[in-house]
Amino acid sequence: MLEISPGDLTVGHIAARAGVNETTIFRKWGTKEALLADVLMTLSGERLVAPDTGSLRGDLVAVIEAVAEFLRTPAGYALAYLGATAEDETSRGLRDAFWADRFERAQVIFERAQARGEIPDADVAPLAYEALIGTMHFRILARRRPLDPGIAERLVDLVLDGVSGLGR
Amino acid sequence: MLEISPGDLTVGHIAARAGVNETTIFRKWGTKEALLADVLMTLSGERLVAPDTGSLRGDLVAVIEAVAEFLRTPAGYALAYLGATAEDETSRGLRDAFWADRFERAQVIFERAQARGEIPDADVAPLAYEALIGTMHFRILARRRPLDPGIAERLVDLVLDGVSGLGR
DNA sequence: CCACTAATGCAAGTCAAACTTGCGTTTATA
DNA sequence: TATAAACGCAAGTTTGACTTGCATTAGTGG
Repeated sequence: MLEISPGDLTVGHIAARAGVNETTIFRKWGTKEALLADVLMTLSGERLVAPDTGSLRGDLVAVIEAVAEFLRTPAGYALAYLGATAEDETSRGLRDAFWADRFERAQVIFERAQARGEIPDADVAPLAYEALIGTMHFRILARRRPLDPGIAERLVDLVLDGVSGLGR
Repeated sequence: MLEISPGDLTVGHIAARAGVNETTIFRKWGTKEALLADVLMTLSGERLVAPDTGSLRGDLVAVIEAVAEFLRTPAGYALAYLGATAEDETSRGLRDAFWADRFERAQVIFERAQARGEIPDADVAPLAYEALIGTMHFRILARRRPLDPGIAERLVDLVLDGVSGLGR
């Protein structure tokens, strides 16, 4: 499943693979974590989008599916792993900014849904989005299990309709 | 919030605090991760229980609240952190066994609810439980934010009734 | 009380990986 | 073409996981 293991993320390896000297990396970023944070923030910023499909379910499935796809890649896994382990100031700042941005985008989706009359209140957005994203992060970080193909849809349905709603 | 930082978890510190020599620890557990896994598995095993309150919501709130309380302690945070970072074989085995046990207990809760006629199908148990637990782990691991007091109830309500159900 | 064994303390050392420093060389750019 | 910034290279520092050899202590059966 995971083509990359955290233990492989040494600055030496990264430098070698980049065809560059280790010293250069430290001069440019200062710490290993700052480098990873920088690279991965850029990466994830390019990938994840928030489309307007016309329905809350459609929007959420699109976003969550995109996140799931990203988390299945080595870079995506590394980003999640980094978020959970980076301790330095730079990483902390990037992490906060990153999540602030994500939750803002999620809020927009829910507010559109409220405007359409799909949901009574967009205030659930933070918790709902956190449940969607958090479950997937938990799956790969804490449980170390792969994200199965249907997880995005199943999660969205769960969060939208609830346990009792699913069997109807 | 966090009274313990992962950087403080050196074997030297642990040994000193235990009033024991570092060598002794390595002789007994072999690796740092094996020690932590052992200690924390014991710890968490003692704490988390699955009561029978008579309703699915009651059961879930009790369990999730207990988990939330545990995750708010340094040991609980360390357990979550360890689960996400430990790489050795021993830790992997303990981790798998740990989650298998938790998901089994969750399954029981949902099956009781199905037997009572509260839900049509207990098959949602794994995903529902994962959403509940995963959201909290995500909160403290990836976002590094505290678990607010009402989170257990709010999460359970979300997972039981869904986004649209909450506003009713 | 004695002998034997297993656990512990202690000192020294290995090893890996992050990070630093000094210096010479390349590269870019005005 | 001159000059400053960026890079390569070699050497070294530091820290923390983990090992080893040896002496000492503690527990246990006779």
